[in-house]
Amino acid sequence: MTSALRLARHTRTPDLARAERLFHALSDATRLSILEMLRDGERCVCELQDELDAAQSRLSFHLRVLKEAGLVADRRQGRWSYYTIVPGALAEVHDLAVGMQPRKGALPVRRAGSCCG
Amino acid sequence: MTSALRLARHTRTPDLARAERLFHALSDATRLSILEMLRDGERCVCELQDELDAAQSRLSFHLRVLKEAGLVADRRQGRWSYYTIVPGALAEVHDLAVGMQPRKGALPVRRAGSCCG
DNA sequence: CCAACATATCAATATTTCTTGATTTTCAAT
DNA sequence: ATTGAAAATCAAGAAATATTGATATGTTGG
Repeated sequence: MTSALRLARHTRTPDLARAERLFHALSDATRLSILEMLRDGERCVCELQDELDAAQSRLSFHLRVLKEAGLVADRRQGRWSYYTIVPGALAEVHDLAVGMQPRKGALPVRRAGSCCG
Repeated sequence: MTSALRLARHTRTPDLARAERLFHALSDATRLSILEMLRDGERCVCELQDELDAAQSRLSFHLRVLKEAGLVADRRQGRWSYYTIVPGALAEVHDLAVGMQPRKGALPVRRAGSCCG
């Protein structure tokens, strides 16, 4: 299981972009609330609307952000769209957090001497 | 070890705000690059400046975002400011990701019947 | 076919975040 | 004291995101 940031060594920009997108999708209260609701299983937009008391187009907007980040998936059934969490995307977030920890052997504090020329 | 989102049950807004702030701080390429550099140990602003080829005030701005999110700490020594990763904050991110996974017992797919009245 | 509904999309505006260049502050060396 | 370096802060503009209301698309039931 290769850490997301190890892989980034070769293909730098793509992974940075992926991390940016995931974290951005998670950086909003409405979207976090949506995810929290989805933890109990799939929900249609109208249910989210009711419970979160948010305008329909607003939810649609946020659901799209989540979907484009791969954090949720949707399933259309009749007139309803059901959204669910994509657990793998959260696992990615998890791995990113782990992969950002200081490397083993990193000195916590700089020994003497200046840094700049 | 109580999950960040369990705690959110009582003190809802605070934790949501915390998660928002952490994720927002991580949702930018410059800031992710800074963190990547800091994985090897502490760095002063001028080193980051050189390596990331970013204007000084730009770095200062992003470092402040990271610092206010608690992701980095700084230490002033003479004219230099040294920044380091705060591992605990990354652990929080990690815990948040885990705490967002679907609950055990959540139905992946809705059984028959409509959702809305 | 028609009416009502669920959701997506769009256009306009508001809000937030980022960038840049200038100024300020602090410190060290002379 | 004076000078110069490192970094923070500030103000203004640019860019990205979010919100709102209106309209479009596809669906069901009559």
